[in-house]
Amino acid sequence: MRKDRADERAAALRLMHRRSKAAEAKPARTRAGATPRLRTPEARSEIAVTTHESVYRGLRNRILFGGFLPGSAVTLRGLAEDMGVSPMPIREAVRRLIAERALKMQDNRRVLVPPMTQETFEQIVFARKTLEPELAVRAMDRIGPAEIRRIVAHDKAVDRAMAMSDVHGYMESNFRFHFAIYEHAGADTLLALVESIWLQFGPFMRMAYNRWGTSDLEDQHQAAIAALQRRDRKALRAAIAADVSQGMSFIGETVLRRSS
Amino acid sequence: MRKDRADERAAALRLMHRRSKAAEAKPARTRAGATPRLRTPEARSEIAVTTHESVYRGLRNRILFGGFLPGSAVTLRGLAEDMGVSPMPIREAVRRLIAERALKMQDNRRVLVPPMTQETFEQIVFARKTLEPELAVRAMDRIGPAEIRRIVAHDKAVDRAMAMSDVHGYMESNFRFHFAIYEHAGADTLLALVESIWLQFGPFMRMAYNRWGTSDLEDQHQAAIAALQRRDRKALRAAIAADVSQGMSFIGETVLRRSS
DNA sequence: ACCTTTCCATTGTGATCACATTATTCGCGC
DNA sequence: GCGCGAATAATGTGATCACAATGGAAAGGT
Repeated sequence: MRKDRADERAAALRLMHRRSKAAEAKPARTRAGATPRLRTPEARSEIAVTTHESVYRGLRNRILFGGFLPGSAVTLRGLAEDMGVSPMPIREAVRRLIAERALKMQDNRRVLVPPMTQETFEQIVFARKTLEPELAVRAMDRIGPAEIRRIVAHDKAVDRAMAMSDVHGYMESNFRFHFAIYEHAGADTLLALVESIWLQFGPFMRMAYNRWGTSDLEDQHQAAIAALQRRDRKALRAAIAADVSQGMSFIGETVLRRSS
Repeated sequence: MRKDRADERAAALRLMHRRSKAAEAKPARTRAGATPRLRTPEARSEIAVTTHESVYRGLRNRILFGGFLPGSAVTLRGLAEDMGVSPMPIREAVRRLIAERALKMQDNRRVLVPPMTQETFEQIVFARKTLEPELAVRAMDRIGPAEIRRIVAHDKAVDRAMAMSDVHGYMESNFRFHFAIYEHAGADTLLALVESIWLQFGPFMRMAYNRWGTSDLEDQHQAAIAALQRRDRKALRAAIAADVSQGMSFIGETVLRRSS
């Protein structure tokens, strides 16, 4: 009941790291320290990223697209083994995600994916309905045909994933659809708030879709796309608000138990 | 032009730390590792905090109450010396503050207090006017006479600080006044968003008040207190919105140059 | 004087170890 | 079998070292 985690995961990970201190006399070791400039074999060539950064992105996506169950525990050393890096960059990535409220550290100092409560969920809905239509409207003026084409592509990917009941694919494409719009608002400060919000309901969203599948979700994205093309502010605002409302009430009703 | 920082500060810091490896044979050293459970002399007694946590709070307050200039650089080792701790907990605190957008890491990997731009400022105003009245209204039902008394006390402290042109005191009391209201909303998720926002304009706010003093600021807090006592939602919402509007437009007009 | 080049100090990052604390497991008595 | 205590494993935290990259100053050439 404890070993399973270590066992089944140990097999799947890239094992380019050496944990045991056995191999001590190795002469030509990279010899620790500094940034080895990307560890994944498929060298991303140009842009140099810190290990911490790529770990952060990995965890972030996993949270955002439902790779973690709400309430599940997370340990520094465990993640380090899973991702084939030392605990150090994990610490920084986790600290960062805790600050963004994607993870939570309890008084035990144990880290976990925060479980959802009715109150938190309600606040998330409020924040989304307040901020996201605003971001969309601000983005409208800076969205041309090229951007619309990309947005539509994400929406198509959403439909495809829904048809295949691919929950992860749905969540990823849905995220990309929304943020392909928002990112053009030129409003980094507001965007950061919304990203933090999405990180908080990602794992929870996955629970809902796991339970019911994604197929009976109406696609509210069409209205938003049409509004973008018509440059109709009011309609865009309404479309985004409706999408948020519908999606969130579906999730909320599916997973949250009556508790009042 | 470089030494001054180290020099004048080195004098003022608690020097309970030993940097040089000279004193090596010291026998009864605390011997590194783990959490020494609070280092400040004035032992906060009970609750055990990590070093990282107290460092975080220190930096946070310094940012929030205008202890840093926008655009000023910050280094891990420098802060470590200033605060008399090893670079390690600084790293975590800084990483956390970067995630909260209180600090910024540029591509250089240099850390600085982010300078303000017109665009960012406008977004901050929007977020404040959207979120803070909401928080206040949500808090109203849970605020009784005892809480009001504390809120009034903070407001009195604001007046006192203004009378004395004590900028830091004004900023601290003003912060405490607002959050003494908001914290009763029972809306941690929204509260976190607002806290991040305040962290972002703290240093900038200080610039404005440094330049003009605080005395010609009308006190909009009275209306909010009155609304709380009357339990008048609409009035409270309006009062908070007015306070934000007035304060922020004063700051904005004082510091931001016309650039369009 | 001014621009380039070389050198050195400084900075953030990662690895590794030590430690206190907390969780889990094991063994003993009943 | 079942609770309860001791022993053991696991976890986050802090310190320290090593390293690559960057910045800035000194040195050199024109």
